[in-house]
Parts: sequence; structure tokens; C-alpha cells
Amino acid sequence: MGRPSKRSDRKAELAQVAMQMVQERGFDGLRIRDLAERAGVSTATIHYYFNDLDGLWDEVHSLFVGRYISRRQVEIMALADARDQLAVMIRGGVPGSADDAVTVAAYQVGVTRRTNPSQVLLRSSYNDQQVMLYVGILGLGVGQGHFTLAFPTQEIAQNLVALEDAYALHIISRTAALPLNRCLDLMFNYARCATGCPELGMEPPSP
Amino acid sequence: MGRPSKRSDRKAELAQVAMQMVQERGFDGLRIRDLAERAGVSTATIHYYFNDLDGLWDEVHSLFVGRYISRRQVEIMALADARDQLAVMIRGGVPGSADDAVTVAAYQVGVTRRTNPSQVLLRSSYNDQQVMLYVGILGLGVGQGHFTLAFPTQEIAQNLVALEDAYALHIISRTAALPLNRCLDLMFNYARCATGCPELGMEPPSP
Amino acid sequence: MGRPSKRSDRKAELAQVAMQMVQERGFDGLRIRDLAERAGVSTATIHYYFNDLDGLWDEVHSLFVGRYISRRQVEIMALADARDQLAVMIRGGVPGSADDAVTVAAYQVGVTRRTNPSQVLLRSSYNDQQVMLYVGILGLGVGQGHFTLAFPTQEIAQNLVALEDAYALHIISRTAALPLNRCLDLMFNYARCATGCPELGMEPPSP
Amino acid sequence: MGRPSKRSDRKAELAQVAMQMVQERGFDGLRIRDLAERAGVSTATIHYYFNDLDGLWDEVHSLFVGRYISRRQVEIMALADARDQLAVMIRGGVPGSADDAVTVAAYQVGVTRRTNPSQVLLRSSYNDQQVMLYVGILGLGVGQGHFTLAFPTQEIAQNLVALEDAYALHIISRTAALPLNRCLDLMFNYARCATGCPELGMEPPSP
DNA sequence: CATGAATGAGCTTTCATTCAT
DNA sequence: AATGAATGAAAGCTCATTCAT
Repeated sequence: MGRPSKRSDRKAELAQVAMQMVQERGFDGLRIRDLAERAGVSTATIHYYFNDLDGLWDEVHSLFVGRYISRRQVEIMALADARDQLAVMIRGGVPGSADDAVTVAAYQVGVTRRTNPSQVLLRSSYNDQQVMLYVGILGLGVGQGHFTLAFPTQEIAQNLVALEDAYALHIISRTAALPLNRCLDLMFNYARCATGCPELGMEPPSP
Repeated sequence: MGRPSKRSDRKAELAQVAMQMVQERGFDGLRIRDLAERAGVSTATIHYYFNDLDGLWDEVHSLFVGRYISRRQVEIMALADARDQLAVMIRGGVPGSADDAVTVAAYQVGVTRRTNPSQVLLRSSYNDQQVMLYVGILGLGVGQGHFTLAFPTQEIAQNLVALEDAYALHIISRTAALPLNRCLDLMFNYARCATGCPELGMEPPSP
Repeated sequence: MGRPSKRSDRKAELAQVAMQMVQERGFDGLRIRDLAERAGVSTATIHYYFNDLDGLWDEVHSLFVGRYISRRQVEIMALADARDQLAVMIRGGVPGSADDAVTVAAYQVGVTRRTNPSQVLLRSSYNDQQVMLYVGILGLGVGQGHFTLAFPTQEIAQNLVALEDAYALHIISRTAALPLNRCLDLMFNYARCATGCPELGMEPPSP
Repeated sequence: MGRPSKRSDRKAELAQVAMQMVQERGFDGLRIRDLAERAGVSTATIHYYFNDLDGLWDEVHSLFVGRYISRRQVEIMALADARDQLAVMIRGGVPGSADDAVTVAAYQVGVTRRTNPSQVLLRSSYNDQQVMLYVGILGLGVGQGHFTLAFPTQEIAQNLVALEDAYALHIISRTAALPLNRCLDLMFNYARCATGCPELGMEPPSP
């Protein structure tokens, strides 16, 4: 396979810079002029490569998915105990900072483009994937004898995802009563309640 | 020249129109000029009532609070049984439609202007008020012997609020797997789990 | 004589406040809304009393004249020695600070309304009055035997006035090389040259 | 689409038009929209070349400097005798007409934007350059044996510059007593006094 | 392939002014 | 006499976009 054409190189390079800027400044701060300046090209060049910026929304979503799905998927697969997996899932489900740009951007896109069909699809799929991840873990925990589910697996999983969503939103929105650690406590609270597993998220279970 | 309505009336009226427009065109799509035109006033009038856009968003937020706090507060005070109160709270916690103007506006404002100090304050206070409402109900339920709380009241209350937030967001975002009824089921699911009260939200408790 | 009508009282009161504000913030900073606020009335009230603000220009000029002419006239008349008089004239001819609002306002009016006939008249008269003042002092000094004029009195006087103008302008313009003391030195430099009186502005002449 | 002139050319061209308009309508009367219209470009083009109005004023000031500094510098270098140089300096130091666009613009900008840092810098530098020009001439005159300075060179030079400033201001302000020729007389008056060279500005010195 | 120059469209905001009361 | 409400007119500025080169 030949090396990629210069054109696609340059385009990817620009997309990369754009992502960087979205992460740093959010969507509101993304101006073509700034992007051009940062990339060392003219604004006309941006237009030469991208007819419009709509493609960026989907790219952001991909980043978000990577961040919250793929990454955790990998982490989980490295763990055998469902309790560990669940703890890792929960901890990885909230942004580390109020200014986590990927999270901010994702919520901004989600809310401001809420009626855009492709975004609706993307978000639905993202929710389903997250639920699946939790479903798998919960099932495994039952199989391992650690969890006793009080309600249907699907429902518990969906509620866990919902709490993730809500607390992620609160963290980036800087809600006073809900700093990171408080959010984690609250999620573990629910997880223990739903799995009947009181030691969840406490000390790592002994080997 | 304008009709001699009270200042505060006019202000709320304009905020109302603003919300309507946010719902139709999105938060980013709200132009003062359009708002003025739709409301039948000049742009200067908008500035007369709201010094700048931030002032407008604060007003919009107030409406939102009124909708989700005050209204439910009134409804609850009419009920004696904590189980009824909780059911009413939950049912009133999600928007009735994917295009609910107040809810859409509130989330778009919240996410897009997340760093605005007065917005942060407003949102924090809104969260606290909601939590207080749930705390009161849960306490009453315990006193009435209906609820047996598995965890600290505050935490259950906060999780209920978080679920409300998340599902409200999903509803206006049109997440496929989460239509209104499904969201309500899921919230009742958690509420039953946390209160140890399995009949919650089923049939109205017999008299 | 009966006491002045309330109307003229109020008008004078407002004019007073306006002058105060011009002195503090210059013309650029004078907004009807601010004036109204400061006076504790509504903007409509300002319009009720003043159809427009043009009258203010002339008022400012009066202030300026008072500041640079009348005040010095009084000071000079208290002194017998022409050398003292000249020194007092020079020292009183430059603004005490870069933000001296009366001076700033006067130059702003002068330059921006340079073609306005009434302003042209006012400025010409102001220049003439200043020249007269210097002419009187120079004549006296010759009579007293202190001054030996190298050139026609009128010309020396006019140059002194011109230097005043220029340095006043430099002071409010913040020209780096020309702080207050430097300006005074330079003016005394010229005055000594023109009067043939080297001790001018040095120590007060012995009694 | 615009004609392919050099960027700097176009910028100077626009500044030129701006000055013309300032002279016609006053500094306060300059609207970007009008400037654009007159120059046959769009308002955005004005902003493209001058980021904001400050940038425009800086450019206008540069033109002014060019007019009063560079031009005279060239003229002077063509003359050998310091007396001729000084005469040329003085004659070139006052505007030829009460409506001289460059001069009017410069004073209006200077007075109205007196606190703008870049303007302060520009004006200070302009004053210094003018002083330098005079210093050079005075030094040369001493060397040639034509001048006998009664005071430090720097001070004489600065006073000459100050007189230039004042009389330029009077000419554009139409002060009745100070038409062009009178101003020149007065400046030569001082120059003769300070250089001890009575024939200054009379007949051209014989070859 | 890349861009400098230029723009059209539209934004928020400011301000003196008006007028029914 | 005095004003609260409302506005018309316009200003400065921003930004994505275009196009000849």
C-alpha cells in the first residue's frame, strides 16, 4: 500500500489541530481564523479542505465514544472480578475536571444539535453501548456470585448510565454540591443498592 | 406607547417568548433581533429589560426553576401520603415532550453558558432545592412507616435528582431507547430500591 | 425680590451636576443617562429642562476662562513687582495634572468644534485676553526698569501665550519628554530671553 | 476582487481618505461605514486593514509625522546654511490652510484619544523627532558661526517645536489674531531672539 | 496547492429621544 | 412637573466565505 496522499495527510493534520482546539476552548471558542492561525495556514486553506465544519461534530462524538466506551472496554477486559470491573466503569464514567473539553464539547453538541438526525442516532447508539457494557459486567457478577440483582439487569444498567450522564453534566457545570468525589460516592451508593454488594468500590477484593 | 403592563409582567413575557424560540431554533439560533420582532418590540426594548443576553438567560432559568420546583412543591403539599408525594415528584420531574420549550432552553443555556458565574449559582441553587424537596418527602415517608432507607437520605435524594436530570436530557435529546414511559419506569425502579417500598408508583395507595 | 422660581432652581442644579461630570470625566464620558442618574432624576427630566446639550459647550468655555484668565488676573493684582506677576502668570498657565478635566474639555471642544462660529469667537477673545494680561505685565516691568524687551511687547506676549497653549496641550497629552516642571522651565527660558531679565522665576526678588 | 495593489498601499490610501473626511466632518463625525463607502470598499475591509479605530488613528498619525518630519528632513538636507535650514523648518512647521486635512486630523485624534497608549507613544516620539531636527540645525548654525545660543540647545529646540504646535493649532482653529503670516513672524521673532541671529528669515543670505 | 485580499450579512449594544400618563 | 416605558437609528465589530492568482 502506497503512502497516503499529501492531501489526506494535510486534512487529517488540520482535523487534529481542530480537535485540540475544541478540547482547549470548546465549540464556542472555535473560530476558523484561529484554527488557521494555529495550523499555520490561511482561512482559505481551511475551506479548501473542509467545505463546512459539520464533519467536526461527528469527529467530536467519536472522541467522546473513544473516551468513555473504548477506553473503559479495554480497562475492563483486563480485570477478572466483576466487582473490579464495575468499580473501574464507574470511576471512568465521570470527567476528571470541570473543564474536560471532550466532555464539554460532547454535551454542547448533544444539546445544541439535539434534533439533528445523525446526532440522535449517534447518541442513542452511545447510550446503548454503555448500557451493554454495564449489562455484561452485571451478568458476570451474578455468575461469579458477587451480585444479587434486585431488578432487571437492563434497568440497573440503564440507571447507572443515566447517573453517569447526570453527574458528568454536573461536574462540567460546576454544580456546587457535586464535586467529583461526591459524584463517585453517589454512584457507588446506587451500585451497591442495585447489586446487593455492599463492598463495591471499597478496598480492592483480595486475590 | 407599549401597552401599560407591569414591568415584571413584560419581562416574564419576553422570557417566555425567548424560550419558545430557543425550542424552535436552538439556543445558538436566538438572535435578539428575532426575539424582538417576534415579541413585537424593538431590540432596544430587549436591552431595556435585560441588560444583556446573560440577563435574559437568568430569567429563562428562573422560569425553569418555577416550572420544576414551585409547581411540584404546590402539588406535593396537597398530598398527605409520602408515597403519593414521591410518585408525583417523579412524574413531574421529566418533560412531557421532546420539545418542551422550558426544558430545552434550560439545558441549552446551562451547557452553553456553563462558566457564567450567575448561571453556576442559579444551577447550584436549583439542584439544592430539588434535593431538599426529595429529602422532605423521604423523611416524611420514614416517619409514616412507608419507607426504609438503605442509605443516607441526602444521597438518595441527590440520586433521584440526578436521574431526573439525566432522563430529562435524554427525552429532549430523543435517545431512542429512552422514551418518556421508560424513563419513568427506571426512576421508579431506583426509588423502590432506595426506599424499600415496592408498591411505589403502582396503584394509588388505598384510602 | 422674590425667591427664584423652582424651575430655574432645578435647571441650574442640573447644569451644576453636568459641569461636575464634565470636570470629572470629560465630554466623552458625559451621557444623559449618567447625568440623570447622578442628579437623581430620569433621562426624560433632563430633556424636559434642556432641549439639547449645546449650551454646555459655552459653559465649559466660561469655566476655562475663569480658570486661566480671571483667576490669574486676581492673583496678579495682588503683586506689585512685574517679575513676580510674570512668574505667577507662567506658573498658572499650565494644568496641574494630565487629567485636569477643564483643560481637557476645553481643548476637546476647541479642536472638535473648530469651525463653529461662536466657538471661534470665544477662542479668539480668550487668546486676546491672555495676550492683554501679558502685555500689561511686560509694560509694567519696563516701567519698573526690570525688563528690557528685545521685541515688540505684543509679540512677546503672544509667544508667551502660545507656549502656554502648547505646553498645556502636551501635558494633557502626556508627551513623555514634557512633564509639568520641564514645561515651566522652558517657558521661563523664553521669558528670560525676551525680557532680558535673567533672574525671572528664580528666587522671589528681595523686598 | 479588489485591485491588486500592495497591502501597505491600500492601507495608506484608506488612511488618506479618512483624513480627508475628518477634515470635512470632524473627528467625531467619522463613521467607518462612511469611510468605507467613500473609499469604495466594505466596512469589513476597513477592519481588515485596521483592526479597530485605534489602528486607523495610528495610521493617520503616521501620515502626519511623514508630513511634518520626513518632508522637512529632506528639504533641509538640501541646504548648507543653518540659517536657511532654520527658516525652512519654521515655514514648513505650520499648516498652509485652516482646513489642512492632515493637521486637523492629527490634532483631533491627539486631543480626543489623548489617553490611548499607542497614541501617547506616537506623539511623544513625534515631539522628540521634531526637537532633534531643530537641535541639529542649531548645532550646525553654531558651528558655522551664525548662531550664538543664549540657552541650552535642547531647550531652544523644544520651544521652537512648542511654538509650531501652538500656532498650527491656532491656524486650524481660526483664531482671529493669528493668521498664517502673523504666526510665522512670531516664530521668527523667537528664533532670532534665541539664536542671536537677527537676519533670520529676512532675505536669503547672499551666496 | 494555497492564499491574500475583500466582502456580505448580520450581530450586540448604545444613546438621545419621545410620549402617554 | 416629572417619568417609566419604549424606541429609531446607527455604530463598531465578527465571521465564514469567496475568488483571482
